[in-house]
Amino acid sequence: MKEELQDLLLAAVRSLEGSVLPTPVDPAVVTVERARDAQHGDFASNVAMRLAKGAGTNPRALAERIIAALPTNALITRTEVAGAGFINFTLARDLYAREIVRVHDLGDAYGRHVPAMPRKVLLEFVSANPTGPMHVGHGRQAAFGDALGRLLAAAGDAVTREYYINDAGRQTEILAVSVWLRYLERCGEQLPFPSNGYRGDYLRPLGDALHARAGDTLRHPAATVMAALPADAGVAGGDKEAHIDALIARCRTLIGEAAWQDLLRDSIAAMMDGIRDDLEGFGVRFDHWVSERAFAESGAIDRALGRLRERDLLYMKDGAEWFRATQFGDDEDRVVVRDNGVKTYFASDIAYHLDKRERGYDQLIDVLGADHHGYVTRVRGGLQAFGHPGDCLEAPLIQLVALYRNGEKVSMGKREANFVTLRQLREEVGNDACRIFFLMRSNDQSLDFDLELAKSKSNENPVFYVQYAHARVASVMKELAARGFGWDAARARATVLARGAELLSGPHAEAMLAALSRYPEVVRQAAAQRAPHAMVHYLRELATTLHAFYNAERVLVPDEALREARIYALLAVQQALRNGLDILGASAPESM
RNA sequence: GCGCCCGUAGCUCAGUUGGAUAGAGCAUCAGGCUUCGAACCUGAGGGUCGGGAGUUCGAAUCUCUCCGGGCGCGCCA
Repeated sequence: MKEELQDLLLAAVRSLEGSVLPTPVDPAVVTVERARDAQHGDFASNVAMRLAKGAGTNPRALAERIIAALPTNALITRTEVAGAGFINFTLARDLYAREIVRVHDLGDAYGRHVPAMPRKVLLEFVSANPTGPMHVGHGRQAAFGDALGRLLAAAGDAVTREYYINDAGRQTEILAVSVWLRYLERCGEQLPFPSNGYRGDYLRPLGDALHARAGDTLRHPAATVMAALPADAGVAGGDKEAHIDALIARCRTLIGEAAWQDLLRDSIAAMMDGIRDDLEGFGVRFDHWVSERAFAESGAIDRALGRLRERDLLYMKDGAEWFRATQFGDDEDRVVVRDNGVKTYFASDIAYHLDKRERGYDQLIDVLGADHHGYVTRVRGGLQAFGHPGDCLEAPLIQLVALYRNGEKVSMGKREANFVTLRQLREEVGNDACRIFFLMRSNDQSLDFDLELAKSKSNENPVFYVQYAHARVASVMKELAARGFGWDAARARATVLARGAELLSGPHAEAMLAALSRYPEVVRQAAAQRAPHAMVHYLRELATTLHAFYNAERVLVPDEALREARIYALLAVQQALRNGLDILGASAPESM
């Protein structure tokens, strides 16, 4: 609807080029917007104000010229110059009736855009380290990434979802040694748990499982394990990093390299199984699971570093090898190979993002926690070093989540024993409420998640409000059958095409249909802005118009044509609600 | 100190590439069920858009500056 009008306006402006308008006009300035106030018609354009100065005329006069130049059409019933030079458009009422028919004809595809050449987008999100269960912060990233993926796909992008498994760093060794310590406890050894280890109870079952599998073969006396280790934090002169590194080394020598590798692999696999279960239970799916370890073993990181060396973008200093990140806008150069010969995480990320581009993706999107914001510039710099445009990588940052129960903040901490996992949250409030609460705020707004509100049934809870609207329509259909009325969708379609504007008149019907017709625009806009929360807000508005209509007008009236038209309209709104809820990853129940 | 995010109604937040009288929910107040789901609806009150300056036909939106809050600044991942 909006695009058709925009095309007409562009044709009008084009026809004035060379006469009234001096230079070729950038099509991007020829836009229409939904009128905020019904008095201003359906759409408004500020194009005359934007072009007046260049044309050496005043906006209102130019607006008149543009209106006069509009091609003849069946869309616009009225135009008006208003205010400083706005052009207001009132559209034919039967356009809205036709839009309902479009909704029915397209069904689940309503609102989907299908470009000739879809952009290939690689969407990476969550990528939580396999060192523990997913917590609520990962949950927000999962909800956002998944909804963004669905949104971009609806807007016409070819989206691939990828999870990067950080299975190659020091944190995996800390995980493995933590499991081993739980195993030793299971064997009956008594020893202090390192402050830098993963202390959560979730590792106890792994220790138990290891004991069931290996018996006492990996057991060593606590005194042997702890002999001559550097002091842990909390002790005078203690250093938690030195302590845990020594503990890892001790474990490796005591149990042997083969057993150590098994322990590493099994621990990571167990954590990843848990994460996969969480994501699946949350309704979040990935196309690719990329192992950092496998990626490194393929030699890709070394190849990328080699290519940087050829371009003279690496140099040696203080025994380490540095990337000239400052050439690409970073504050300082960054180390890629440490003086001990170990490559940094940054080195693997350069190579990994380069690999993404070389796999043929046009746009790379990394959904990151807000604490990673300092990282984006340097990874982008890495891409630019290989000649890729800096803006091919974007990184929506997800701000923190704080849980509240009865007005009190619930404390969280990853390595503490009592943190709130995504699973616990989902089990308490349900997937739908969980997802929509994560999505209802802009991603760069920190989120206060009110557990009581998420479970409540009130207007303040958008989940119930929107789902109720959907269920209400289903309920009308049940009542329709119960009262012995027939229903023939094809006949309703014909009725609406012939008499829709007349039958669906009145402020509530018109408001509802106007809101409905915005759905395709919302999909496009929300996708362009990477803003799933815009869909949440829109669905609430659409539901409001449905509830208002329902309260104002009786649906199951004796007049057959009127009854059919109203039902047909409600079903169309229901379809849009369903499509929108699907983009958010929430269900659209028939009854509640 | 530097960087990023945030500051809008009593509370929680929307606000489109800069547009017309800044919106929604909650809370408060006043109404609406013998009839399709009242988990709903109708109406009212409530604002120095953190302060100041600038850009222009026009600023919550862009620029600068100050104030307040959060996060990040490693040869960790």
